[in-house]
Amino acid sequence: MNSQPAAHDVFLDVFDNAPQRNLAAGEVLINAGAPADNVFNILSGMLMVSRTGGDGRRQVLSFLVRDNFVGLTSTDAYFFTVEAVMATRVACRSRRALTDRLASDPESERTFLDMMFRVLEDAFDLVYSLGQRTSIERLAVFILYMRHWKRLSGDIGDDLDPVLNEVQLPMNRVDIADFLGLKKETVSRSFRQLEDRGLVHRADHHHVQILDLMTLRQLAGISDFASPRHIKSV
Amino acid sequence: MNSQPAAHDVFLDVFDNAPQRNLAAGEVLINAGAPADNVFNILSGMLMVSRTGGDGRRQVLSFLVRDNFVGLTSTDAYFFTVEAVMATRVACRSRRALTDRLASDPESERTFLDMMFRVLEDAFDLVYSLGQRTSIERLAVFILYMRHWKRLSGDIGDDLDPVLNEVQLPMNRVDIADFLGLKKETVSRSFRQLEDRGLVHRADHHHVQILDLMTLRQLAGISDFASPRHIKSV
DNA sequence: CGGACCATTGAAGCCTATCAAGACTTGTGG
DNA sequence: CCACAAGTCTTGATAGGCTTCAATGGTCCG
Repeated sequence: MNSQPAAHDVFLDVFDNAPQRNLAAGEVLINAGAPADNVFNILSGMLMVSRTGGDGRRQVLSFLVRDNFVGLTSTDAYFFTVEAVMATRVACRSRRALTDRLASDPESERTFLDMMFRVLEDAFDLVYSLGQRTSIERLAVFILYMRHWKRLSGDIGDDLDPVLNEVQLPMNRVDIADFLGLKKETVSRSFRQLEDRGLVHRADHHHVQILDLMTLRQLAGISDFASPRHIKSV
Repeated sequence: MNSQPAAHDVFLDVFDNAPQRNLAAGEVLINAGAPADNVFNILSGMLMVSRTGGDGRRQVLSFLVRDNFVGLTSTDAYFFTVEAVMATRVACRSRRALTDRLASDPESERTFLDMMFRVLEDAFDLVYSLGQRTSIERLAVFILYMRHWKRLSGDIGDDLDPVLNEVQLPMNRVDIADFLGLKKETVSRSFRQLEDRGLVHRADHHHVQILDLMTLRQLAGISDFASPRHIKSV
């Protein structure tokens, strides 16, 4: 099974020859509330999309990697914050440039719509996790989620390729916790449980090795993520 | 402030003269896993979209009312179940009929895309609730959510119109619990807390009266829902 | 009027959060 | 290269919130 033809070509080429920007780890790309004038495409690195309540509680909505897309909203202001998890390079275009492109090219608009559906399905996956799964199950899903991305970004066809068992987690524990609706201490303890059960091994804070994929998937309650997804947006 | 021009006209007219179907309370419209051949538009009543895990845990993804839209996915099979919460009437069209319509009419496609963004933002609202809010806060948000819909469906301009304080909850406690990521007993107890604090009054199982809107909103952490939303889809 | 279903309430237990301390990693400067 | 300092992660003890289990009460419908 090989990866689907890159939807890349169909509308992401608005970003060809676009101005680029380099972000350092922790640097903010989009502030919630700012006018939604620009859209971005990730060339390398990782971005984190989050929403923070008036009292400071923060929910991470998604982590985005290469070829993913950020910035569109239905309103004129961003309702989320986007910051770099690690050193990241993005391409920048005005919102108008993208909407004009979509308006003038029906095929690209359809592709874009397809992408939106996959993003929505991802959001519902997260809803299911937060509403129904326990802390250790959420972490298992998260690790498999990261593994899945590695597979896509590396264009690795074989689902069981051993290199996929070396998973990188560039974000810190608080970021993971805020994504999974937990506290950092609970994330640590859940990692420990996964280790004690022999499912994973923590090489260091940012590298996890999957030791028992089958059981991990069983715990997560998923065989694998639905379909290859190269592109994502918020 | 009056309601925005009904997006209705722009693409929902695919459902004009479409065959209709009446659903009794509890009747299933879409089974998860079935081929995604049809799309539906709600004419009256209320539908509930949910996803159930292999072990039986169920997460309600959304409740849908009049003029909302159900059935599109990025894959060829529905990944959710849709059933009627109360007696409901829907209009039915083939998936093709809708996609053809969108393909042939750029304006309708753009409107559709806008709707998708609002749906996605709603999904992120739910993510925030499930990840960060306590049980009583989630219930407060939910009640305000239902109030908001009443306002939209009744085309009530004044945000403080007293009739809006009589909120109907057609679904049962388990449905609410599965939507909010709680158990039915916790929903009951949270209702009680809201009553004890003098924020709401339970007339019966399906009717709630808001007594202190300002404090309820403060508890929910929202002034109001972002923008008028007539249409929604899954 | 009786039965079934749904909702509420109570008591006890479990999971996650909170508070607090210690270990490790990373980066800096001597 | 080592020592130190800052930040992050982990671990432990305790507390709190939600769930589970169980029983009562209420409502709708036959």
